[in-house]
Amino acid sequence: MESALPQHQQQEARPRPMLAGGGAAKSRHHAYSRKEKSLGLLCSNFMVLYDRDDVESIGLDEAAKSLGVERRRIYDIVNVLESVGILVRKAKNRYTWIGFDGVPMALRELKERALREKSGLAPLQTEQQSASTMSDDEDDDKLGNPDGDIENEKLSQTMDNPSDKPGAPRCRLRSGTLLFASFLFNMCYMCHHRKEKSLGLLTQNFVKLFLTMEVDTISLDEAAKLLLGEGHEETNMRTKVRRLYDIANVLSSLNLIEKIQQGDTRKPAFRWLGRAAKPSTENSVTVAVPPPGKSVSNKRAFGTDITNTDMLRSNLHSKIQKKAKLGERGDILKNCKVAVQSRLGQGKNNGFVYGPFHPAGARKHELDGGNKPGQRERAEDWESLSVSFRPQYQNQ
DNA sequence: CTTTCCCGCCACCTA
DNA sequence: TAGGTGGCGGGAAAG
Repeated sequence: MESALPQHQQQEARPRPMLAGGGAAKSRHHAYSRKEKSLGLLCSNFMVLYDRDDVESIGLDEAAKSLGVERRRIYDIVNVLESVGILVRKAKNRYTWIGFDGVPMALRELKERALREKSGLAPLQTEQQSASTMSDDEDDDKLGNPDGDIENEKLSQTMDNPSDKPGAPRCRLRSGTLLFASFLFNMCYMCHHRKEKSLGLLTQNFVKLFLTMEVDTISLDEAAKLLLGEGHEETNMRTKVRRLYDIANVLSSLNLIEKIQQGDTRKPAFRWLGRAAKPSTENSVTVAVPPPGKSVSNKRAFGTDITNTDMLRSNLHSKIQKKAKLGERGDILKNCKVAVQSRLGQGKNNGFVYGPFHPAGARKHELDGGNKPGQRERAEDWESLSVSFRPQYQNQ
């Protein structure tokens, strides 16, 4: 009955007032504001706190405490950061800091994997398009697993597709006991890997969309559809979209994507900001292909002038290698990918209007002192982010 | 009203 | 089993 506290209990045991809106805290009696608690802002603060050369390992508890948030939120941030190569899980409660230097490589890998999945791979289930059943199963590649190939395969067929009653949680595998059992079996068996089931995986798949589509703009709505499959319950979609919002917010704060308004219609969408992932040699961080003519100005590239931390770079490789094993696949992605193209193709035609979006709330920005709309508004790289921000939590 | 998305319960996983 | 993780969706702020 007591059921926990109501939604927003302003402050309760907050040790520190966290930094509220980088400089926009002019109001004295600030009522509760979601912006100050956004994942985007939190992510920015996180980066400011840890993006320095002497950081090597991060403890979730310290992070939570320093940032003045509950652990739960740190998991959210960390999961997407890991998906983009900024962090690597080292142990329980512990992450190894890689930094932005790890991003290019991570993206390259994601792209390669995405392309591979897209082209190769058998088309799993026949054409039963309707519900494509979730995906969480993942047979996990893990290449090289000798005995691993049990007969699992896609437990896709599970629930048929229904058109009967809405409300049943479809997508959940649970019809054939045998199937279910074998699924669990090899799930536990050959999956020593991370349990990332969603946020992390979703992030990767979301990013893959950008890396493989020719267009670099997509709305969360479309993304959800693509990543989920065609027909879905309203509920699933809604949940997926919620997650995508979370992801998009942190990705935005990293400047990997940007929110924009789709052309004539005011439909919000996200645009990929870093054309990357070209297979170059090791050292150079990828980068940046000039935008095709259609895109507008502001675009940046990483790698161009990222801080070159050599020291880090050295270890970086070994660290990254360790984590290089991630293995998952988003088969759905390849199926749907095609769909999106057509959809997107017709959806938007010419220029979009990008508007300022500060997902991170008060990201920071004033730094460049007066960015005019229509011109290069965004700074160029993440670096600016750290420079401009001034963490207030000096909890060292 | 719709869109965005924070909060935190509690199932699940691991040590 | 305890504690770390993190799906998931209610429901409120923001638009």
